Amino acid sequence: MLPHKVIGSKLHAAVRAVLPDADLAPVLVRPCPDPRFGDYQTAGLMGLAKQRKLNPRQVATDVRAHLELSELCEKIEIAGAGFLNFHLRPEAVARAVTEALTDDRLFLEPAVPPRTIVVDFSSPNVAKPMHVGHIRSTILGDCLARALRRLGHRVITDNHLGDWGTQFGMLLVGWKRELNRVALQTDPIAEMERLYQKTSAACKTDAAILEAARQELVKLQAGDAENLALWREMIALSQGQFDTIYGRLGVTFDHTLGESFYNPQLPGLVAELAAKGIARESDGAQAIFFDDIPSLKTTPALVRKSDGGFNYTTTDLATLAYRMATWQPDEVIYVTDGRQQLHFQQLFAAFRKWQPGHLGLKLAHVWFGSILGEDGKPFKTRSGETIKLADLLDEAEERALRVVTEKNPDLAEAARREIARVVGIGAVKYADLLPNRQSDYVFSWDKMLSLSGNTAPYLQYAYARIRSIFRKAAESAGGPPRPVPLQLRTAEETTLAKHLLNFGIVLEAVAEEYRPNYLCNYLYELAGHFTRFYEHCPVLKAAAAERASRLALCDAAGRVLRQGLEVLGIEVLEQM
RNA sequence: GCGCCCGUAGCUCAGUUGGAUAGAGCAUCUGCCUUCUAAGCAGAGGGUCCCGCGUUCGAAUCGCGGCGGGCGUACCA
Repeated sequence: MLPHKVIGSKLHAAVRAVLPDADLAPVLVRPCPDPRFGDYQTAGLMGLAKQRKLNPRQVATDVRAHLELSELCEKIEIAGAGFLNFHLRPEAVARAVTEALTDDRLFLEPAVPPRTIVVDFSSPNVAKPMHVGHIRSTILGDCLARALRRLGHRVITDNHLGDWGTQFGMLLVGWKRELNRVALQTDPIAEMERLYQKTSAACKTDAAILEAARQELVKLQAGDAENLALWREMIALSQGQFDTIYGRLGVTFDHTLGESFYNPQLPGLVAELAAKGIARESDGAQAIFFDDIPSLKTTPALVRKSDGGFNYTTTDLATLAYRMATWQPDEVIYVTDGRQQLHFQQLFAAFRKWQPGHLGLKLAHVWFGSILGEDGKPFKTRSGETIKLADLLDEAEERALRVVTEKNPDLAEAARREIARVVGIGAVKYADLLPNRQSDYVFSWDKMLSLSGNTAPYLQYAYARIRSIFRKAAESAGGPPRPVPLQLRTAEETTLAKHLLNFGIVLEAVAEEYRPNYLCNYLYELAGHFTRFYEHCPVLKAAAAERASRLALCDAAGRVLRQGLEVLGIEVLEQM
């Protein structure tokens, strides 16, 4: 068991002995904010003392008297207003690292019990290019799914494509009147986008075109064979684009059930809501009112428009019901931008009214801020167009290739291109995951690709240096490294080893709060601790026992770096 | 009008149940490559955490009131 887990369980037992009726939930063991205080601390005893009007330092003293941790800790201090600070024995740290290397758990303990979690993210629109607006949902959602999986949960990812809606009326008009077959073969998305934009513009000035679009839409919705076939072709062409982009990003989905999948259920769903008195007629539409929820009182949700069409609340309700019936999840996570907060409040409230039985179900809207240009306005190209994701990834790789070529001109071109791919894509992802997700962030090519500071390449570089040591170790007379008990002789080794112990704590926090930036910062610190160790502690030139110990430490650091980056969806390289 | 979010170093941003002397990157300045990859390391300077009041042993964090900005607010998603 990991040291902080042992400390936690013994601490709880000690608190129970001192204050039998105390709530143990706030008595948490956390890494100390400053190593001078110790390795782990709890601030929770002060809260307990406060509730009971006891002297907090006295409570800490009493609790400490019930703690038997001499194997793990060299001392347990009472500090400040009533902190309990735990100082690990170096042997205990060394033992924990060695143990972590002998199995695959690697400083993690699997979640008990594992939960079933649906993650809904990315959700691009058919017949349109994926653009920067999709990047955060895609990268963040993929990362959260990876983190939850790594912790042992059963994760189901579902890409809720925008494959239905009024835009298809215009697309069908454009397709039938002006389709350029050659252009469609060369770049289907660009051609469909052109058709849409041209027809959309024409609709604004020409009532006949607008009417034509309306009629094509009605035909499609009525199941007209020709329009359905064209619509399916548009989806297939779009899916090709999605596959290409997801392939480049290393993002996968278990299911791709777009909005259209739920169409057949919508009329019955609205009828049921109306029959149960959950929805009622209002200005010709069917609306759900939330009179019992103060924050939603003035904002009803429409489930059917006055023209008979359905809204995304309707589709999302059907989608959620399907997910509950199909997978019985404990939790459903939606990763979208913050502007949809009201929608998800309404959706969750409406679903609880409609299907009140799912008591343990957790519904989470994991929202994120906007990507801004350097002028502080929504991120666009100079000419004011949205930036296509494919172009963005191309440019990232091109810029990375220039840097690789400059740093490492002797490598073969194929090798440089592969490094540039991993570095470029990694840089884009890391730039998106590093800021607090709720902040708007300013997109900067230079910063993202500067390849210095707190960036993906810094982490990848640290990993490549570790791998380089192992290549050299295999060549040298010492032979291949074997796991050995660690000897932590220097401050750099001890700091690095202690940092490794906290990988699981950080991953749990990422999953708990849906914040990958915690992991980014942890890995950045890890890379820093490793690099300082690397600068100060020779590995291959050390004497036999120390060499073996340091190799084992490198191995542990490398594995945590690789697995941590894997959770972020970022690849590593053997050589940079 | 109402609701949500934001305001922290010159710039861009972190800041885990309220917790100890508020951190990082960039930029600026000073050192370090005959030694496992210098895409690196060591060090320096830089703060009215928007303002005020309050709660608390303790507030960047919680409450109230301002100021400034972003977004949302019934038939788009």
